[in-house]
Amino acid sequence: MDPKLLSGTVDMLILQVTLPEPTYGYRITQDVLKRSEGHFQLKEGSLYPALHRLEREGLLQSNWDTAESGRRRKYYRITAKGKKALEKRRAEWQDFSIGVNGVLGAPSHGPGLTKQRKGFRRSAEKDAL
Amino acid sequence: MDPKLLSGTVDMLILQVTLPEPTYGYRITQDVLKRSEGHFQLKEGSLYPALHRLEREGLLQSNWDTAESGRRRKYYRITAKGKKALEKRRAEWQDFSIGVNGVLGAPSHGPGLTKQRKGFRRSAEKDAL
DNA sequence: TTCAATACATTGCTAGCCTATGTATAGACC
DNA sequence: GGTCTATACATAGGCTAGCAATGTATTGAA
Repeated sequence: MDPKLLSGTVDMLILQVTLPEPTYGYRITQDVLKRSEGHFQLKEGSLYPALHRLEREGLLQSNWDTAESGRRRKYYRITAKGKKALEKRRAEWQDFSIGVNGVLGAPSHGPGLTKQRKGFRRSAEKDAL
Repeated sequence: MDPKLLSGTVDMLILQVTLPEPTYGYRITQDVLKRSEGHFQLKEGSLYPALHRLEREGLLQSNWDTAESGRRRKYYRITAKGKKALEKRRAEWQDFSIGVNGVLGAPSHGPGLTKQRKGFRRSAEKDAL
C-alpha cells in the first residue's frame, strides 16, 4: 500500500475509531488494522504525532489511566468539535472518492453514500480501459 | 477539498486520462476536472512536475507538436510500462478505498454517524468494488 | 532470563501538492 | 493598436504529514 494514499485520511480514521468510546493509541492501530481488513498498518510515527495534533486542535481530549493489567494508557475521547470535524472529513472523503472513481470510470460506492448522482460519469466509461 | 487527499492519486489519474489517446497538460487538467464532477482542480504546480516524473520513470512518453490552432503542445502517451503501473495503482486504490470504508463503517440508514454500532461492516465492502 | 507483545514518544528524512511567479501565443472585443 | 481572457508550459520554494529508526518501560509467557 502506497503510504501516500493514506495522507489526509489518518486524522479521519482516528476520529472515527474514537467515536464509539474512548480508546488509546495502541488499540487504535489494532482497530484500524482489523477494520480495514488488514490494509492499513498505522505506524507509531504517524499515529502519535497525529493524536497530539488532534488534541492540540481540540478535536480529541486525553487522560492517563491505568488498566487492570497495570499498564499506563493515554485514553483519547472525541470532543464535540471533533465530531463536527469528522462529519466534514467524511463528506470530503465521499467527494474525493466519487471524484477519483469518476476519473477512473468506476462506480463509486461507500458507507453512508446517499447522494449517488444521476447520470454522472457518462463520458467517462466509454473510454475507460 | 483537502489537497492531502489527492496525494498519491495524481499519477494514477494522469495515467488514466492518457489511456484513450495521447493528450497534453492543459487538457488533462480540464479532463480531470470534468470527469471528477468538478471535484479536482489539478494545479499546474502539481501537474507538470508529475508529468515530468512519470516520463522520467518511463510511464509516459512525450513529443512536442503544433496544433492547427498554432499552439505548441507537449503530447504525452502512455507506455506499456505505464499501463502496467496504472493497473497496479488502480488495484491499490481499490484496496485503499475498501480499507477506508471499512474503518468508516457500514452505510448508516439516515446519513450521519450518530447511530454507529460495533460489529457492523460486512455489507459495506462488498459493493465497494 | 530472554523474548514478544504492549504502550507511548521523538527525531530526521522524504515525497509531493500547492502558491506564486514567469514566459508566450491565439482570439475576441473595442 | 491595446487589452483581456483562455490556452499552454514550466520552476522555485514552502509546507505538511507519513514513515523508519530509535528510545523507554512494563507485562507475561516460554
